[in-house]
Amino acid sequence: MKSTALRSRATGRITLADVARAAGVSPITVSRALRGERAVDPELVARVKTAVSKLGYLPNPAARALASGVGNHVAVMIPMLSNALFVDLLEAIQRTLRHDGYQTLIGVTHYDPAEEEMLLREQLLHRPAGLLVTGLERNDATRNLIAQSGVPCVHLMEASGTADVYSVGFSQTNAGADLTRHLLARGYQRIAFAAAQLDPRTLQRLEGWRREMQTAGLYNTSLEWLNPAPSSISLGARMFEQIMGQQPAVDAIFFCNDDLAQGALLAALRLGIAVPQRVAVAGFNDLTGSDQMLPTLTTVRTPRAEIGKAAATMLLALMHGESVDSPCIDLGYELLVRGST
Amino acid sequence: MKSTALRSRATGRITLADVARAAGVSPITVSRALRGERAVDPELVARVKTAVSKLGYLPNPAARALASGVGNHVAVMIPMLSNALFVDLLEAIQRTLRHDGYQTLIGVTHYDPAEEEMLLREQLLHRPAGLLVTGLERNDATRNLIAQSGVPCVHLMEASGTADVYSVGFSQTNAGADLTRHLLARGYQRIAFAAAQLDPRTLQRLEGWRREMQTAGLYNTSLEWLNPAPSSISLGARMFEQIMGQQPAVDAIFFCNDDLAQGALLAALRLGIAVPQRVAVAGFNDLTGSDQMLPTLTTVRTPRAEIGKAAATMLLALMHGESVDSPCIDLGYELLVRGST
DNA sequence: ATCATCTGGGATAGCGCTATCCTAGGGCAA
DNA sequence: TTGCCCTAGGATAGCGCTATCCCAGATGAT
Repeated sequence: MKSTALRSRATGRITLADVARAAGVSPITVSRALRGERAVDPELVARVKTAVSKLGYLPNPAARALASGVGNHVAVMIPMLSNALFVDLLEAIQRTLRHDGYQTLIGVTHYDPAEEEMLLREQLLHRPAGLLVTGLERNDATRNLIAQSGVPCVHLMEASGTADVYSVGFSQTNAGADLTRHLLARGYQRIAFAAAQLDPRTLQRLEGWRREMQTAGLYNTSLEWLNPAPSSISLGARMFEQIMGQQPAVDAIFFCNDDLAQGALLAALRLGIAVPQRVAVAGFNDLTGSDQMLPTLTTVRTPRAEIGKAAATMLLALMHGESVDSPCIDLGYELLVRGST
Repeated sequence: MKSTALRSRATGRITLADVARAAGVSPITVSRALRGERAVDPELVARVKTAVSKLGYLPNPAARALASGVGNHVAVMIPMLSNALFVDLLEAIQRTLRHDGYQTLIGVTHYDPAEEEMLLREQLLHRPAGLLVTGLERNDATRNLIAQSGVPCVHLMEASGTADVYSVGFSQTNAGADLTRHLLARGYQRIAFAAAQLDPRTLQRLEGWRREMQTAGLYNTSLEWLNPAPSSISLGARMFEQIMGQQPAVDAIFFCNDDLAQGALLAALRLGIAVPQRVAVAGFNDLTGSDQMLPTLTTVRTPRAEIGKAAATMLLALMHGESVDSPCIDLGYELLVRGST
């Protein structure tokens, strides 16, 4: 009985062959019955399923990946986990994909195109079934890598007009413009734009701000405060002090992200600067805590959970070889006018 | 030339066999040379390495996993991504493991033992090379799953006394006690303990608070404010209002996490309650923004990045079959006394 | 009745790697 | 010299699954 052990490398777990034997069919029929990839007699399917649950069979992902040439996981590239925005996005993605049996592999690029390329190169080795990447902008090498891999790919957080790229997001530029228009409508004239990180989406919001400021004839380079450092509450506080110190005439500040704006609000409290009377403050993304600030923070609610879900759903369709109605889904955003403006 | 195509399922990528041919050795020798798992003539190793870089060979992880029975990834179980604590932990883990060529697979348990069990069951199917789990407490099924899998496992965030379990963390109980002692030393007497989430580590901090309050003869059940809802800034604000409304005699509040404490501080500002004069507020974990609050928040800095790095390093040793000096590493914590107490 | 077409099950042959066994040659004690 | 380790390369045989080819039987058109 034990004589088989020597040369055997079997793991001891139930395999597809065991199921086939129990169901009285060939292994390939079990495979087909379980994946539904070809018509199989319903009666055989039932027999296979019974055997599966009786034996407690669980497929071996590595064997499946090797034989089929594609894994059962999706690689997701996001810039940063410390921005709550991406955590919400990720949660929604993971929930949606898990529902269909896919694992999620997270790559954090730190807003660095070179790191994104390296991570993607690694991920592609594992032959992911799908790809989810943040934003539309990336270096040529990365773009080629994606195209040549043939792996279905959906882009997050921006809505591309072009039909050759799948994307789910919204127009960052329009969102930036809308918020700026709100400030203008409130009567603010010297509206500064304060940004950190300077990633593509931040720059698009900047673009929206510029557009409206120019239209209003109020545009001025000196109103742009661009800091390449990572976004954070303390940086927001510092930038606020800097702006108020160097440009006292500013009557409103549009921060490109809520953490900066929260820091600014706290700095204003500390310095005794009245918001919005002396200077208005607006943020972006409606991060946790913004509705608790003093005053509450005017911001733009971005539908990241919805984006994550829709993108994952679109990707699932692509991975299943189905076609999608529209390659580009614009989920919009919502201006949240609160106390700080 | 093309006649081989029909029956071939080859992916077209460079395989180990190609390298072997180029180097003039057998495939198994290439395998051994690259993994260093058995002595190979240095000259052959050099020839293999040359061939590898000339051909641009990259191993196929699925094939390796199938043949060896173990993947090249590590599964990490954390309760929540929305708590910045775990994001920091994760970043450190991921950085450390990537350096050694391991992928990180993240499972989010939402503080739910049943979900942890299900996730782990899924992960174990993929035969991870290692396991990183948060905390020491879990249900029996999960514990058995880990033990029977034989996969090396390190526990995060708590320091176990026992030697049969690998862990990297600190004593949550002592940290809770230390912070309480600080409040007592400042002269506060009616110190409330306010907690959300009620996970094991929160309860350990509660234990520390209880211990010190009892020692001081000031313990009172009515000072415990335990809310099972997820921790958040707005919940902190709500709990603060509740405590101040129902127990005006309280002169200090120890919140089990900084987000709650931050919410409390904001609520105090809104209500015009002077901190720390009327009531002191302390938090835990030193999350981002705590040093920017008004007043700045007294809290406990927990070394999560260090924990992540140390745990990953320990796990790497275990995966390589090396023994570790001490199965339990206590990285301590630091009391940060700031303006709110 | 004849042939083309479709259906659904199965045999076969890998996917790309590594565990296991084997063996030739060298060192070394007796 | 004989025998007994060791060392290090290679042949062999899978790991557990699926792509590909094949084929018998059913169906439909002519």
